[in-house]
Amino acid sequence: MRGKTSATNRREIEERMNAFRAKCHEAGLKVTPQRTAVYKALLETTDHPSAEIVFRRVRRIFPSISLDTVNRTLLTLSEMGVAFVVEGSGEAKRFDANLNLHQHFKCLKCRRIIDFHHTPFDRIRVPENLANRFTVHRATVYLEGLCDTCRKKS
Amino acid sequence: MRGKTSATNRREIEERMNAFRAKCHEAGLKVTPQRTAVYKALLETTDHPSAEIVFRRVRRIFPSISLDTVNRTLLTLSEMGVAFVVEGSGEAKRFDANLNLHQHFKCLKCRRIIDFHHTPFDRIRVPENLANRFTVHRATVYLEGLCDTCRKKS
DNA sequence: CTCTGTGCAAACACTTTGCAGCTAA
DNA sequence: TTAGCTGCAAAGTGTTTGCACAGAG
Repeated sequence: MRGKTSATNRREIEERMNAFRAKCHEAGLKVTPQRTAVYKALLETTDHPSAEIVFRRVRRIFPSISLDTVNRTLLTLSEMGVAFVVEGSGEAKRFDANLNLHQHFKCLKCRRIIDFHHTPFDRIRVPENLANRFTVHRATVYLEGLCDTCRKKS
Repeated sequence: MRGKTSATNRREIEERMNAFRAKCHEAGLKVTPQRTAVYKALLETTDHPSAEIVFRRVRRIFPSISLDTVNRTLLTLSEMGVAFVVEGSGEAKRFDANLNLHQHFKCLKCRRIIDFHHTPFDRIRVPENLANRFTVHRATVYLEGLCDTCRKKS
C-alpha cells in the first residue's frame, strides 16, 4: 500500500495528469518534463513525502533533475491547487499554551494562525476503528483559507 | 487583544503558574527563573509565537536569557503537556496530491502522517460567523497521538 | 524567437548538539 | 553537593535567491 500504485488507480492517475496539463496551459505555465515527473511522483504515493523524498523518487526516472527544481515545482503545485502542504510548513515552530478547547484557522497568505472557538467542534467523536489503531491525544478541527485582511488585499 | 493580558485572566495566569511549578516538581524538573519566564511569556499571549518571538519578549524582563534556552524550554513545555506545537513543526514541508476528501492523523513519536477517511468528517459545517471572517478553502479534522507501532514500543 | 523554467552555488533561517560553568534542590 | 540547566559556539538540515543557459511554446 505504501508508496505503491494499484492497477485500479492507474487510469485515475492518467486522468489527473491530463487535467494537470490542461491546468498548466490555463495558468500560462509550461508543461516541462520536470514538472510532469514531479507531479506524477507525488500522485503515485499515498504517504506525504518531503521535497527530498520526491527528489529521490523522481531522479530514478529523471536523473538530471535538481532538488531546487523539485522544491520550486512542489511550491508551484500548491499554488495551482493540485497539491497542498500538510503538517510541517517548513516554517519555524509555533507554540501555544492555551489548553482550553479551541480550534485553529490558518491564513495561507499571511500565515497567521487564528484561534476560534465553536462549541460543536469541541467534542469530535473519534470512530472506534481509529481508536483501535491509534491513541488519540488531540482531536480538533482545522481550517485553512484566507483571513479577512488578506482577502481584501488580493 | 493580540498579545495582551486582560485584567480578567491575570488570576488565571497565576493559577497556571502554580500548577506549572507543581508539575515541574512532579516530573523532577527544576523550577528555574528562565523556565518560569518562558512559560509566563507564552501564557500571556493569544497569538502563536515562534521561539524567536518568545525570546524577544522574555528578554525584556530577563535580558541575559539565550535563544537556545528558549528553544529548549519550549520543547520541554510541549513534552510536559503544558504547551503544544501548532502548525510549523520545524520539520521539512510534506506534500500531498490526494485531493479526495480525507483526514490526517499525526503520530507525535515517529512523526508519520497517516491518512484516514471517516465520512462524517467530510462535511464540516463552518459556522456563519466564521464564514464571514474567513474564506475557507479546506476544513478538516486533525488527530494527533500515537500510532499503533509507537504505542507498542514505548 | 522569446520568455519561463532549470541547474548550480551561495546565502539564509531555524534547530540541534557538545561542552564548560552555574545553580536549584 | 550534585544532577540538571544555561549560555555560547559550531554544525546540521531545509529553503530561498541570483544568475546564466536551455528548452517549451
